Amino acid sequence: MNGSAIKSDFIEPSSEGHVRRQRRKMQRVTMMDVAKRAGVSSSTVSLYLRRPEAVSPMAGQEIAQAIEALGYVPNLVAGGLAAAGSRVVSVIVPSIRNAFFAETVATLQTELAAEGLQVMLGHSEYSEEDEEALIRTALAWAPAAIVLTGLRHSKAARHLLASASVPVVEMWELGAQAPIDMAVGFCHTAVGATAARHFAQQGFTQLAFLGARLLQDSRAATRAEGFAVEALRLGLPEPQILNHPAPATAEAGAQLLGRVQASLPKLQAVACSNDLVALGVLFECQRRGIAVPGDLAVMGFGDLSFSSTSNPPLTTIRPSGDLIGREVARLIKACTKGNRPPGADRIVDTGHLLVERKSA
Amino acid sequence: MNGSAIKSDFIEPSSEGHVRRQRRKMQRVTMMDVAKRAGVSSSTVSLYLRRPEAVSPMAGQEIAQAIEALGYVPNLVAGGLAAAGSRVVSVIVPSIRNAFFAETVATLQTELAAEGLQVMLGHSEYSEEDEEALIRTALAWAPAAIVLTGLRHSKAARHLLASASVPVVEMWELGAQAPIDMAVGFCHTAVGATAARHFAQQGFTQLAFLGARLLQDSRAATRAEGFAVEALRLGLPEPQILNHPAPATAEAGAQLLGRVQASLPKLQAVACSNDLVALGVLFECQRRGIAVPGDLAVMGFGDLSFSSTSNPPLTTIRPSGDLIGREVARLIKACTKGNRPPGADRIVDTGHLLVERKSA
DNA sequence: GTCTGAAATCGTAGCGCTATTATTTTCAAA
DNA sequence: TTTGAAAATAATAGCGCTACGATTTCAGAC
Repeated sequence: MNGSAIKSDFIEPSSEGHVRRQRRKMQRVTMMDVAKRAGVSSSTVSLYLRRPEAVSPMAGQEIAQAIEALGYVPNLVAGGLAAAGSRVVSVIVPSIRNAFFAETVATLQTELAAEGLQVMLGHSEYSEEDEEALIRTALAWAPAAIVLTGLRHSKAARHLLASASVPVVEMWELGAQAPIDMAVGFCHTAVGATAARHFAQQGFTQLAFLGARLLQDSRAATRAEGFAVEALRLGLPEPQILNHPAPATAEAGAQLLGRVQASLPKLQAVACSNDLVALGVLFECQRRGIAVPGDLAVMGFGDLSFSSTSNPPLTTIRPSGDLIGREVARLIKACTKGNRPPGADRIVDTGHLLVERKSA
Repeated sequence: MNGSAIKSDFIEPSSEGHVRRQRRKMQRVTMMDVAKRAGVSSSTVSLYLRRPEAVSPMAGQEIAQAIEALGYVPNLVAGGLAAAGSRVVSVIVPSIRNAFFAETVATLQTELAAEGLQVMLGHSEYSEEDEEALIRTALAWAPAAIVLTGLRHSKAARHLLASASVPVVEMWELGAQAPIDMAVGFCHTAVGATAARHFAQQGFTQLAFLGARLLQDSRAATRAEGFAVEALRLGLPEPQILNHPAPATAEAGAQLLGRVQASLPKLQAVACSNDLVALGVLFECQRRGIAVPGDLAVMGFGDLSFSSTSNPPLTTIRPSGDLIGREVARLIKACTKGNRPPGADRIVDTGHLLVERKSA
């Protein structure tokens, strides 16, 4: 069309025939726009955003006004690239449907948000393979830290994490295995043992452990094992461990009680892998006219919100999911501020607490 | 200092005295490293990663091998900047501790992960102000979409969202108000009405609604209102609405039953804002020797996992949190693929379902 | 007046990748 | 062979920001 007409005032120096590239740019307001309007350079705007006290009050005010007027929202993607690291914390849990992890994630998110850190969430559905894929994606965001659940991960995942120099926190489990980097949690074997001892102290000898998804949920399996081992150590007959293949729900608990009643008529006490399972047991006992704790003592794990109100109120073990969240946040905040905790402080044992109520 | 001494073999064209800047670069493996090792240009690697079928099988194999050997993880931050948009979906819920939202977020996350989209999570704790701050941060990530809970947001938030050209999905609520962009959910007024009609059909006249945090949780408040309005419309006496200031738990339900029993001795039926509250009511009824549904009919909301197993099994209304998650994901996927649904399809009503069991 | 140092501000070079255009290679048809 | 189009690959210019060093400003000391 206008092949011959060339805009006269446009001289292209050292031209090699390059055409001005037309790139679909974001139509968003940039830092440069703010700078222009405030009558300063973009460096000053950037500085103001990161350390307002380093900019003169007058310039600061101009900039603040420009930001407000233009509705400027900084582009953290660009910032992350320039600063070689984003303000994202990747959190990978087995399932957010699980009230334990929901509690931890909620606390963690609140704590981290105060420091300007974002939580990116992933759930592995108890699959090591899925977890590895999630870790890979997480790493692609150059996160400030990665939070994983438990100490068991695929070999490739460990390798990936080790070679990336990112703070890693493993939570909700402490044990024989050394963490990749840092860990916040408690020993599940000890939890099982606490339950066993509590039953033993009350003179019960016929025990069972009712679990759900024990094959997938290695932490629940560890509690079951700790329970059985401690019972044996105390000279009791070996407790039977029952497993329900579906997720830990009240429904699973009710069914498990049915099964255990059929196979062990002399049963005196059951430890459950989860308060929801224990709740199901309580319901089923009511239906069958089994008195709790008279005929059967029932113990849960988790101290969920309903456990203090049930009939009878549930004796359970509290893992303090919120405390774990808080401690994980503390470690991450220390790392992002440059003072990585020394050796021993990189492992935090949040312990567990036996909450004695009426069911056992 | 070194004004006169110039390194002889270094000729700086059009020098203005610039010194070579030393910048702490990320020590991570870049696409360039992969390209070098595979003997191709970085463009080809980029192309291979996005459209493998566009590069020759031989080159593809070389690249794949190099990626494997070097343990290359693409930098999505850089990619997001270059492509002017990240593969992040920001999801903001009032509380992840709430089983409803946990269910939705979990489903959403699974669905979106299949498309290579990441979920970034935020929770507003039922505060419009916090939500606004979260939206601001979310926008800073140039997200592929933003998911909010409910239709009520601060004015500034609406403005922010409207001026950013990002797909926005509001979920868990449908009503008179038009959504900002898209919406997936159901009408809470209708839920309340369904509960009222169910009670009316059974001949109950003395009704009450037991809610928690009604001042913060506008959706629960809407259900309560819908319940009361429908009861009046059916010619029943106005139901009393009781509110508990703490979060919706079984404990709150138990306390509310105490209060309502004291003030309304002739009470026949209660609708609860949440299954957990209803569970607490059930527990308290057992303790007080109130037969359910004989002396008092109890209805919940949510159809949580324990509701089918309780004593008696809980009659409740199922909102289908997973369906909401699935539909939200569908809308977002359509948007990222460039085919934004037309007008009417941008609002999806997932409805609600009365689940009749034994408690009412 | 000049000098000095601290405070404030600015200019520039990337961060690692993608989009776009440019170039080379391939290969069937002429 | 030559040729032309299609396929494959390469070169280049940013994306919007931050880090770093350079430059300017402005008191107070001499």
